[in-house]
Amino acid sequence: MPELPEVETVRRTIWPAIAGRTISEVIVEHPDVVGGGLDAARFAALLCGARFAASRRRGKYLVFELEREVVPVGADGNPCTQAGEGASAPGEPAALPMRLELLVHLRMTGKLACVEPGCADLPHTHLRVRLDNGTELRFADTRRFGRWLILDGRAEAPQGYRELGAEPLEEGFDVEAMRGALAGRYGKLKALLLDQRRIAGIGNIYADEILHRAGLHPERRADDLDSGEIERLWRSTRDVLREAIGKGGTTIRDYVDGRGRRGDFVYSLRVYGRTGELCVTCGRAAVERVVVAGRSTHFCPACQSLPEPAESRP
DNA sequence: TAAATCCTGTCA
DNA sequence: TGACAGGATTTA
Repeated sequence: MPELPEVETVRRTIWPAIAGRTISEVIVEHPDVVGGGLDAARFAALLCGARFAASRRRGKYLVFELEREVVPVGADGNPCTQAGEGASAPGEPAALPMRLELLVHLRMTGKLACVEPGCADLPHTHLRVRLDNGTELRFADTRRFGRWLILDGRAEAPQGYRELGAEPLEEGFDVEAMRGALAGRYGKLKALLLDQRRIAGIGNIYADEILHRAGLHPERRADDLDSGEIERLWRSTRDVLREAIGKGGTTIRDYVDGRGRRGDFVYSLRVYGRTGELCVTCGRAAVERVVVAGRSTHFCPACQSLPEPAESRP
């Protein structure tokens, strides 16, 4: 569900309620959501007493920077860090300022909400973070694909996070960066846009919308674009993502932001979910749905024509 | 490069 | 009842 614009919207709507707050209690209802090989008890112990110092977004990950005064000691007397990974040497002072990063990935159906303590739970609430003012940050996730991970400077970040590609809305992401992302790729454009190692944050909805706005067929070969096409793809990528953030993301079914609001970019979608409808851009053809890279893919055969293979050209 | 996998819910 | 859903990883 949540792609870059939704994750950014969640971050912006959650952060004012948690910025500077200290975590007083962490309740893990379903241990599946804790990733990185950390058990629920250590996960909770690491977070308790930590303060939300900063937030940012990387691809579809929410990143919270936390500060805490001391290394917590678990019931077994050991510092609560990644199991077996470089725990404090004997005699090493355990009370040092400590910086942590909390990564949250919402995957398909994850939701974050900041609520007052008595507020009714959303269904499938798996994690609760109580803050020093009583507010609760809650995580609900129907399909339970979402994950919370802690990076404490010793544990290595998960591969998917380490290998994230360019941030498409950063200033440095210029036409040349888009050209670089495409270079040497024999696969299809749709697959490339979904590849988080090339460009981070684009998912199935925005991939389709970006390609439609650029007038490029999802099955075009990625290394086969001319300069004008690369520029169109670059511009569409930035425009679509920025507009979607401006409208609070896209709600097809489940997605809501940190305040429970739905995303209005759903009304701006031109091809996603419009199979069989006349293309709103050209009015000349009906939107088609095919499967590309294993994902349902929507496009207008008139706006996004596929060049004929060379051997069949006259 | 594709398929299977992790889950649950919804819709035809 | 089966197909499908906005994601990512692992396996073939």
